[in-house]
Amino acid sequence: MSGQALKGHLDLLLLAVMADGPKHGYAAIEALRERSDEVFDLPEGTVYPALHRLEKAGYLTSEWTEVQGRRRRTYRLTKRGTSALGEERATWDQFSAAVGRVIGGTPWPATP
Amino acid sequence: MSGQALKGHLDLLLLAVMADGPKHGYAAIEALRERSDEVFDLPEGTVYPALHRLEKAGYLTSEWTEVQGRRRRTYRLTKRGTSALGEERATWDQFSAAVGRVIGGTPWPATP
DNA sequence: CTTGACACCTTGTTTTTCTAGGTATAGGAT
DNA sequence: ATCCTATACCTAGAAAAACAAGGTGTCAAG
Repeated sequence: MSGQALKGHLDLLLLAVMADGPKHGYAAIEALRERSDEVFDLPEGTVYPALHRLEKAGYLTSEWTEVQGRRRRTYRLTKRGTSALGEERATWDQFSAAVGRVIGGTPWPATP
Repeated sequence: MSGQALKGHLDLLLLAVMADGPKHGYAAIEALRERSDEVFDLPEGTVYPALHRLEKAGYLTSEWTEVQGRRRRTYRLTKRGTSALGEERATWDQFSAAVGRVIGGTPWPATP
C-alpha cells in the first residue's frame, strides 16, 4: 500500500498520531509507518501539506525548534483538534462497519 | 454520511453488490443504501460514472433491457471483476486493520 | 395534468493525494 | 576532501475521485 490509496482518512491518522504526543512531520511519517506495521508509508509531499491544512483548520498548532542543527516544526493537537479526532473516529467506525456489512453480506441466509 | 466521504472505496462497494447478482445502476444505489443500513446514500452523479469506469476497466459488462417502458442498463460482474473484488477485499482488510492499529493505539500500556 | 418515483446521463468544481522536483544539515564511508 | 544517506523541511503541478447541479424521458397516482 506504499503507493496510492489513503483516500481521505489521512486527517484521522495524523490527528491520531499527534494525540499520542507532539511530533514533527517527519516523525509523524515514521510513527504512521510503525504503528501500521509498514502498511502506511506516506510520501512527504502528502503529509506536509496535510499538516498545513490541519493547522489552518485549527486542529494543530506548530512551533519551530532546533535540534542538533536541524530545524523542526513540531505540531501539537489543539482542543478543537482533539474533538475533531473524536468525531473522525466515530465517523470511521460507522464507515468501516458499513463497508463490512456491504462487502461481507451473506449471499444466502445461513442454513440453521 | 449522506454528504461526502466515500473516498476511493466505491469500486469495492459496487463490485460487492454486483457479486450478489446483476443489477442496474439505480438498483445498485438502493442495494448499497439497504445493505449499509442507510449509511451510504449515494448520489447518481457519483454512481453512474463509477459504473462506467468499472465497465471500461473490464470488471463489469452491461446490456440494455426494457422493463415496463423503462430502459435499464443492467450490469454484470465479469471474471476479471470477480478477481478484482477479491483483491479489493483483501486490500480493504489490510487497510482497515492498519487504520485500527493507528487510531486505536493504546497511549499507555494497559495496567495489568 | 401535475407530482413523484423510476432510470439514465454529463459538465464543471472541489478536494485529496501523489510525483517530482527543490533546499539544507549531520554523520559516516570512501 | 567528497560522497552518500538519513534527517527535515517545502512547493508546484498532475491526476483522480466524489459531488452538485443540471438535463432527458417514462410511468402511475392523484
